[in-house]
Amino acid sequence: MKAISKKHRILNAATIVFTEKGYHAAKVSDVAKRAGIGKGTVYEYFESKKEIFEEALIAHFKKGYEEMAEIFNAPVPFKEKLRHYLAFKFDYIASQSSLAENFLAHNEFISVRIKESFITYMTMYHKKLIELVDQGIQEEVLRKEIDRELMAGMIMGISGNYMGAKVLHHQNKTVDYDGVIESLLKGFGKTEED
Amino acid sequence: MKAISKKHRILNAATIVFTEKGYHAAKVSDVAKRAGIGKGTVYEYFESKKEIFEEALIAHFKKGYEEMAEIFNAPVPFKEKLRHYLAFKFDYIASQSSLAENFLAHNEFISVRIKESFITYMTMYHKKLIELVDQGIQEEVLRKEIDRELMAGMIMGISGNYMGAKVLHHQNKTVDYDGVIESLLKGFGKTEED
Amino acid sequence: MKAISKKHRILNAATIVFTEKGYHAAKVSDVAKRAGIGKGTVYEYFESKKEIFEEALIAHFKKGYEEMAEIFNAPVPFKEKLRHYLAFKFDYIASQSSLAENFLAHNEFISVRIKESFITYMTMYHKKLIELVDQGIQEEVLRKEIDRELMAGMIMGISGNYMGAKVLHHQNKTVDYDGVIESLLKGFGKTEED
Amino acid sequence: MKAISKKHRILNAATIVFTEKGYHAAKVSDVAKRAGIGKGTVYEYFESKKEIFEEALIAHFKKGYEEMAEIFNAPVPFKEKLRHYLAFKFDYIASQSSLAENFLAHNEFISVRIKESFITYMTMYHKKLIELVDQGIQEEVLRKEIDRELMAGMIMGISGNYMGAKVLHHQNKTVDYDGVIESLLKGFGKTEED
DNA sequence: TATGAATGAGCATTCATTCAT
DNA sequence: TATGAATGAATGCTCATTCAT
Repeated sequence: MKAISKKHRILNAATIVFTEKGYHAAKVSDVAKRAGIGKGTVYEYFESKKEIFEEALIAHFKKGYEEMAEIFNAPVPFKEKLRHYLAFKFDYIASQSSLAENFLAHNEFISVRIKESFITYMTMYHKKLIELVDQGIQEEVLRKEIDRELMAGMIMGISGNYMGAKVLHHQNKTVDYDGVIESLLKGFGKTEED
Repeated sequence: MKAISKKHRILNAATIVFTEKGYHAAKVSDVAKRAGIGKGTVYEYFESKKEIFEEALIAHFKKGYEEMAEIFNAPVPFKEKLRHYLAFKFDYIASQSSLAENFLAHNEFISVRIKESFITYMTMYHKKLIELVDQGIQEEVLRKEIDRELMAGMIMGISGNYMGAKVLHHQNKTVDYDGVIESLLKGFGKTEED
Repeated sequence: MKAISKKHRILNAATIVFTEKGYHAAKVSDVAKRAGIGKGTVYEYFESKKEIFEEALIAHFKKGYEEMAEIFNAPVPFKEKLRHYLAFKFDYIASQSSLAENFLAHNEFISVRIKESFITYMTMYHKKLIELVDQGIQEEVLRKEIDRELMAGMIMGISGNYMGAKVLHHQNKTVDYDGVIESLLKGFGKTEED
Repeated sequence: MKAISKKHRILNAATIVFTEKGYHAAKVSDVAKRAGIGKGTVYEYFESKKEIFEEALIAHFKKGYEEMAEIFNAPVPFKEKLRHYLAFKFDYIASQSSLAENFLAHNEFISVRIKESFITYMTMYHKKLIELVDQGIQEEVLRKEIDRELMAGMIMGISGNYMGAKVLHHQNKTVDYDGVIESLLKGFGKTEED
């Protein structure tokens, strides 16, 4: 338990430091200092700086997924669940997306193992979204003939709109989650009765 | 004009090299070699590596914006224009988003001037999307009472879904642009007549 | 006796490890592992890595000298004794000279105490060779007017020809000890009767 | 010519520093300082510290061989040539053998290319010694039925007696070259006429 | 006495930047 | 204006040594 706790401390420190500075600008000694240990100690628990980064990434994916899964697994009606999810995702992106951005920016350098882990979590995440859509169909909020994959993709896209989020966030706008949900359900198009 | 052309050559080379390797892994000498000039010459046109990166970023934003603007400015009906845009954006993300990812990953390190430039382009881009929505309303394809900002945000989100794009791209899936457009117009929700 | 035995175990382990890897490449933890004890325990018996090396060297000198002395002290005629010695020395060099080479290579770094020890053993060794020559004279195999020092030096040189030994060893040549002895006795020169 | 001269300067500096301190204790910055250049400049001419060491070794072998070859190639009678050689070799060992000792001590770490170079020079050197013996036979100073290889090996051994040399050198003894030669020719053994 | 987790001094190497030509 | 040889600051990693248990 001692070792586990120290490894965790390093990983937590690494997540902070990498998020603040990015991979290259972050020094191993920064991570050590933040973890409150000596530089050499870091190397008792990790082989290399790269390994620290990769394990921090995996932990980050895992944590993000688990938090999301908690929302998805709650016994809550479709619309409310969708609103919870959008709110969570938006906050998540606005506040702590840097580590994942680092992952994307250092694409070529990341090991296959980590990429596979990333794909796995993304796939699980995508499956949860499909389940959400299915719940909507079951609850008869969504039409049953819709393209479930497409809707899942659109939800993912909207909720992951971090370019927009960053721009809007700067302007301290709040997001109208109910508006988003209504638009998703009703669409923006003019119908015959309009 | 000689100097301008050489500066451009350096910037083009830099865009390629930074996109391929990321900021830190890219060496100034790589950029010089790619531009077909001597390493020292680069410093006749730029103060530092960082400045090259930042100017390459601005040029990249500008080019991306201009290509997009061309689509938006074309005398084409709303739906077709939206389809053109989605196709363009999806390709763009799938193929050449690395430089922008680098920008995001090195957030803390980027100068204010560049951030402002980024915001400016994002704002112009957002305005173009609002114009697109307005066109849709004018053409009576969209309902006039919709939240224009919200729809613009949703289009931006869907089209910028690069997490999804990357995952899907690996699986070589094609995107059903018409399905996306129809869903945006009609929504996924069950109506009374259904 | 417990402590003595443990110190010996460390020294034996050190001799093996230093011989295999050389001083710098050998880690104290390697020595400890080889001795079957904990890393910290090594420091209960030795002040520093350097001290381990030096004591291992002295033990090595001592052991080498004692093995040689055994040959010299045996009640055996001159020629046979010389042959035994040459065979022993050649094997010794071919197989386990690395530690001594390390000693020579790290000349500046070795403490005076060890150098003096080395000189002492070399002097005792030289004395044994002089005694061997004297035995040869006594047995009337060697002429009594010869330069005893010179002959001792030549025997030492021939038997210590490890450059040659290494090169030849690679080619798996065997050494003609009797030929060497005969040549030492008779010389290579043409005499009037030839 | 500029580059060659600088590479040479580095190699000369390296030879001195490695000889004085041994491979591991010698810092690249020591070599640079000795060569009167910046640390980074060393890496313009060499890939790594190891490469510097290896090239310095090869140059050392080459120089040693060439100096020896000059003696062997001189138009001088056998005995005189042998005396020149012994004097040269003894001095060489007494004064500047450390680099070669380093080579032997770091045996496992040295690249195959260098080992092959070493073997090549040793073989050439051995051949020169055989030629010397042949010259002695031709001049009828040596008997023609002697084992040429054996005599070459003995000369190499005697002249390379650096253990003895070091010990003696400390005691500032001079070597009786003529005595060595006479002993080699006449032997130490008692003949019937004695 | 025995241990091994923790430590940080120390060094090889890289690469942005300078400047003499 | 163009160059690339020269530079040294910066950092990942190793391992001898310490010390709390």
